[in-house]
Amino acid sequence: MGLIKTEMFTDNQNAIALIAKAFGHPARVAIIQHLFKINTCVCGDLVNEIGLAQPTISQHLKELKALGLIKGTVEGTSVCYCIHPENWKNMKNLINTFLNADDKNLNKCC
Amino acid sequence: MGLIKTEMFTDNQNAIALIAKAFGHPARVAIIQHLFKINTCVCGDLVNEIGLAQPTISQHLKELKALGLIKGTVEGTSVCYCIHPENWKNMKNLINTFLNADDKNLNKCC
DNA sequence: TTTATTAATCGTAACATTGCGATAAACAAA
DNA sequence: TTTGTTTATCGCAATGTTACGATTAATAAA
Repeated sequence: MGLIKTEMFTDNQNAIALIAKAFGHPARVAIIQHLFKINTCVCGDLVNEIGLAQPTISQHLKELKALGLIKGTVEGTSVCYCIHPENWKNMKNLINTFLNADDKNLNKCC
Repeated sequence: MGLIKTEMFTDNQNAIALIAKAFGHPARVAIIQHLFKINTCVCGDLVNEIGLAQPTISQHLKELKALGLIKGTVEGTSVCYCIHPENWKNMKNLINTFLNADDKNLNKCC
């Protein structure tokens, strides 16, 4: 086997899992954190910033882009990446709703 | 290759990635959601609730337990699972800090 | 003790992810 | 056009994940 049975779960559950998976690798966490720190677009220097090879970084960027969390604009020979504001906000809502489903009754437990 | 280069990243980045990975599968999302919905412990019926085989559910529970997000107490022949309140709160703080690193300057972008 | 019930573990096949060298593609500058 | 610079894609080896049948372990009930 080894393949996730997506059809058994709700769209909500699958969506949350997809987002979480994107954050499930420290390199992608580092990329996002750097994009926030730099405060504007990053043109190129992500490979120097994070210690992985250029094809590896490119692959991680591709995944984040495919999910819509970041966007890249071509700027000459280099590409500028930054957070996609609206999509990031929507993603945050989705995750927050999931994480805060408790609040009232977290201690009614064994 | 195929192995994550954990030593290249900060403890914070690795911790976030580990948590995210736990939520990176719809079955584990479903388990957590069901634990919240039921509002108390779940004794046994997780296998019926979610459509996967018993060993598969057991494996997912083990992962969530290893991270400290849930706890299980033996109750006769069955085991009762519920969210681990303190650890869940700490986890939420970690994730929220990561997700809200923006807020001011999300639109200063290309 | 024997039998049932429930959950964990083992073993393994199918599939996915990670990382990077090699290469290609796209563009700017000379 | 040629050369340099930067990013994307290909291909593949190493490792990780997922799912489940078979089995074991633990406890309860008969």
